[in-house]
Amino acid sequence: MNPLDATRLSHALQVDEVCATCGSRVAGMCKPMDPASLDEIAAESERVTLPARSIVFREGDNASRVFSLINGIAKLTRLLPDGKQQVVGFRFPGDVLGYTGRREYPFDAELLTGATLCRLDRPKMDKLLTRYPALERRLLDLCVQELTATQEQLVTVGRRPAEARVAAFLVSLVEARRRRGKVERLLEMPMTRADIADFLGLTLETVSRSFTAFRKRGWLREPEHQKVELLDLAAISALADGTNEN
Amino acid sequence: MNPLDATRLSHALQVDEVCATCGSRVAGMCKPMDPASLDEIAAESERVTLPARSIVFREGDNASRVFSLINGIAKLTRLLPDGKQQVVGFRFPGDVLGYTGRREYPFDAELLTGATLCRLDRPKMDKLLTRYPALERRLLDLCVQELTATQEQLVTVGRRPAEARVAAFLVSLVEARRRRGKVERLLEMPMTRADIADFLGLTLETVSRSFTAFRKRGWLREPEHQKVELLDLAAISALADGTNEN
DNA sequence: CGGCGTTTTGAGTGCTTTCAAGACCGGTGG
DNA sequence: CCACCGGTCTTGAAAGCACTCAAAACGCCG
Repeated sequence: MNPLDATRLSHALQVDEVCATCGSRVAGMCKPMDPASLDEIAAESERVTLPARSIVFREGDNASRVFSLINGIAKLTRLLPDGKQQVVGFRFPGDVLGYTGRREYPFDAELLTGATLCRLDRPKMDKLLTRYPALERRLLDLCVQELTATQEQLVTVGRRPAEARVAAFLVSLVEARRRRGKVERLLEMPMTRADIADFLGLTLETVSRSFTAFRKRGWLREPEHQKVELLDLAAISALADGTNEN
Repeated sequence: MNPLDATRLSHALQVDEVCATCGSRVAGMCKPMDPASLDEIAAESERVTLPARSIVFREGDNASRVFSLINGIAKLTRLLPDGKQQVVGFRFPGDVLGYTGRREYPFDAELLTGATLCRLDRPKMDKLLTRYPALERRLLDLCVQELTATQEQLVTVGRRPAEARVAAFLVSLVEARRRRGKVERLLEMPMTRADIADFLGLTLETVSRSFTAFRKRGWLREPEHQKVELLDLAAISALADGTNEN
């Protein structure tokens, strides 16, 4: 089976599994909705499938749509005047993209993998929020969660040495996977060293050196492209927390 | 008029001005509410006044209350295992403190100045949110705004050199003041060098050196304790953006 | 097989930190 | 009223960690 077929197959399974009505089985935006409401939401929304590296929207675009990521992984980035970029977060299945109080999106959203998304026009979204208080509450909860995660990231970037940041990133991957109820030993990691560096406020060389160091210590393996296996999560967590000796 | 009297006077004015019913004239949580609803909210909430350096709540405390800052300035901090702290944000009049999806507060909230707050029990808060959709929407908007601000801060901490971070901090002070509709030349800045350093992911010495440099360039003055006057906001903004020559 | 993007590794530089000491300021008690 | 004290701020010198620049190895895709 070549990679393309594998992708198509897993994609088909995902669609059958979660999104006939926008995701009744995932932990996404629509989690608390009953079947009847889901039907209405499904009627208002469109499902779109995009290949890896697609731009979902760009910083400064009119924020006229809201997306719910059904499957696939996205990165959110802000561009600085000097050309450097900062990754403000990665998004996983179940996460909402592009809901903002502003008229324009405050960051780019780019797919790291092929992905399926639910797309809603902003006015329709606002109507739905008014009509279904549970939906609005859910969105508020997701927003608060995201805020807490971003604050956590601020601590990581602001106060931890390079290797601890990389360790924290790996731990966050594990947690994102656990939230989605998966338990495979092999983690999907479609981000490049540069992506990770831009997330952690480091250079790609420093990230590479950290991975090399972890590998030499027997903490992890990368048996195939864009996959990691964490062999000593305890050690990695300890380094991330700064709970190591020294 | 001595400084103490000035403080008392402005404090009295603030209370008269904004909080008979929890803040009809401020840009706070209750901004979109009509007078009748405000009465009910006021009935459910208590107003408390606390001196500078009070702890409003601590990381790990049961998140049983939500606060709205009426006047005064607070800092939110997370403590790391190694004893260092990261300031995740400062809060100004109109901001909400302690609304979280978790059972426990994810950070400490400490007052930098004397302050007046609206205090609401969490169950009452939840009832109000259900009863007044406009209130819930407002909270969602505030949350999204905060999220965007925190992402902005992530860019600052992750990708900018020391002086640019300090410059960005000063710009954010100006913007916080503008949101509150004030236009005084003299900014209130009750945070110490250490607070600023913990916010920007720097050491207090580096922050001090940056202030000294700005002073020498004629960009700012500190005519009295805990006050700054920005003499060349354009230059400061340019440095913050990285829009300077070099 | 060749080309291109990603990753790795090395060497040297530099910015920020660390460590240290002194100055400043406000509050307090003699 | 003034001296003292603690906390904050400033300044200097040295060290260290991550960055920059550079080149080679790797792996994927056409």
